[in-house]
Amino acid sequence: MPICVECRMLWPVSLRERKRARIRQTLVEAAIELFERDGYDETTIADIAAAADIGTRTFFSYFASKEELLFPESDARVRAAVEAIESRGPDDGPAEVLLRALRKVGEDSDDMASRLAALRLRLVRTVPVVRGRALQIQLDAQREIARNLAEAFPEQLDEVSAAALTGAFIGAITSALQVLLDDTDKLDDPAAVQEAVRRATDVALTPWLRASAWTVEQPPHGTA
Amino acid sequence: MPICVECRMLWPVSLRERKRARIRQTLVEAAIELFERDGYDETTIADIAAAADIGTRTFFSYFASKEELLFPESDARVRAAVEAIESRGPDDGPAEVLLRALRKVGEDSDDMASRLAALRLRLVRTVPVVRGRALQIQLDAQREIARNLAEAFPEQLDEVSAAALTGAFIGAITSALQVLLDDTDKLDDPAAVQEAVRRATDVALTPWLRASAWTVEQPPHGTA
DNA sequence: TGCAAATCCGCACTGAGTGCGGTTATGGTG
DNA sequence: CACCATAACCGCACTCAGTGCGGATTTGCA
Repeated sequence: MPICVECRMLWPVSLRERKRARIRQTLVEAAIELFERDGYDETTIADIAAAADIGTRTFFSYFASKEELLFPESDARVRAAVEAIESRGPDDGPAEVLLRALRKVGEDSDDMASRLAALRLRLVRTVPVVRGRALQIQLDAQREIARNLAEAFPEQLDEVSAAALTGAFIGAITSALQVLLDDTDKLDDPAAVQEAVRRATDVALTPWLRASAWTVEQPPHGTA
Repeated sequence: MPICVECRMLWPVSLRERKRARIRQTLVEAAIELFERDGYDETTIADIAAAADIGTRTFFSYFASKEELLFPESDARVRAAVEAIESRGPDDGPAEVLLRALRKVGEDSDDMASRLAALRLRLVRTVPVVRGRALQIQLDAQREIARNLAEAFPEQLDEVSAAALTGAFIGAITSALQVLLDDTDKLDDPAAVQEAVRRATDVALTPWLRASAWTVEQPPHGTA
């Protein structure tokens, strides 16, 4: 085993692990700094490694590529979503649980995380390779969430319909969000982004909420 | 202008354009051959260029990267989808039009196209960079389709809800399809793939079809 | 026929990423 | 504390992707 791939210890105990986690963090922060100052393409891995005081070769034992630096906490977010699914209330349906899980994904843990999130939002729109990686990660997360959703509702959802439901939710939200964040360049205004996320979620969910309300009441109007 | 980026002439008229289209085609075929024989990662761009009798440098004036070879007709498919939207019947709603447009996207034009489609299906699952590119292309297509859908239904859909609707459809279908094609390795059986696409579409569409049936009749049951 | 533009492509370069192997640091054990 | 197995570090050399430059060649058109 050549160095733990993601260093996933919650509390790194040994000196080795603490040191490792610290260097990892330093790398991310150095990268953010350099990306913001010089631009993504203009920053080389050698630059980042030098800024974090490690050898260029060693960089690759922390992150497989430059993009990876932008998604250091991605699987922690997936884990949070999965936990949200597992801790569902007794009366919740699949749609409610899924929605709450997705809200978890968007939460930033600290200042550095939201600074990173803002930077990432810009880079996803401008750097193809970053966008590709983001989509990839989203798809993986989607799968994991769908799998757990199917487990949480064994009578109502099989694997396939859980995947379809999850794909529809996330697809609708991200797709709407993309349009909303395309209109103006409010990427630097966290409140505006937050508002766009809310609106995207609302728009995306309207048909589903109606569908889940079916057994309860007839909706008042019929336009889409 | 350094060579037309995608060589988008429908009928290349001049000798220059015909030659160009022919070389482009040759490159794709050579690449398919080599990918199937030696594997994707094992095939270098230099190999492909040599097999097509052009210089390595020249390759990059036909395709920006190795992945691009696997998606040579991607925007022709988008165009077909857009045309399907534009030629909608007078009684069709957004969901019906969108569905028919998406069916267009899956159609292969000739034998080489479906051979490529099969290869691509396998590579998308095994080579990260190919998957990333596929996702990227899908997202772009999604945008274009959503834009045209909004134009086709100006009273019923704004930009945002058109994007949400499109994202939900495509997200649900691809997500379900991914699970269906994951179970067994039926990737080499075109009929099985076709069947999986059909099932994925069915599963993904069930809630929407119910929703669009709203104004007409009450559905018989209420489970998801 | 001749000219302007498009194309081809060799060369040199940068940067990503990998394998190898020697060196150093760490954690656990006696 | 000494010792050792192992994990981590990282320099070196390498392959390959991708780009800019510039000269040679081909094509379209008048």
